[in-house]
Amino acid sequence: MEAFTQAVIEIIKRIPEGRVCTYGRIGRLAGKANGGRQVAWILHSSSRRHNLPWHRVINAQGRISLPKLRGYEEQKARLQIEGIAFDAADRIDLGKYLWDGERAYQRSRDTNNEEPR
DNA sequence: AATGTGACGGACC
DNA sequence: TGGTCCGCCACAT
Repeated sequence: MEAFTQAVIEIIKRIPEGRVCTYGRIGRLAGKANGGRQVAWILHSSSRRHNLPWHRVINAQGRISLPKLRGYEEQKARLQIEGIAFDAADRIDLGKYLWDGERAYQRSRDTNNEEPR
């Protein structure tokens, strides 16, 4: 397996319950500036086998990218169960739920505060 | 080698 | 808010 793919998997595993991350951000954290499409492809082709919280990955517009009747409903349900809210247009407030891997790391280094909500 | 295709993203209008 | 366009990237034909 490629290093990038491995990194992507590890990062997705670290997304906390009740939070989400975007394809593009995951790609950057894994070391590729424009790896969004590749991140999506990795999930599309083999994610379920890695036991990943795949439902916590959404697009930069704060929306679920999965087509309706092809996973959309399931992903939305899983997120709602974790307490994530959708607005009238089925969008998620990234300012509130986005998990920033880097900031989370820094904060846990100096203080022992919990993740913001 | 050339072209098509996505669970993408950002810029623009 | 929404729609289009174009750049990106790896994989499939």
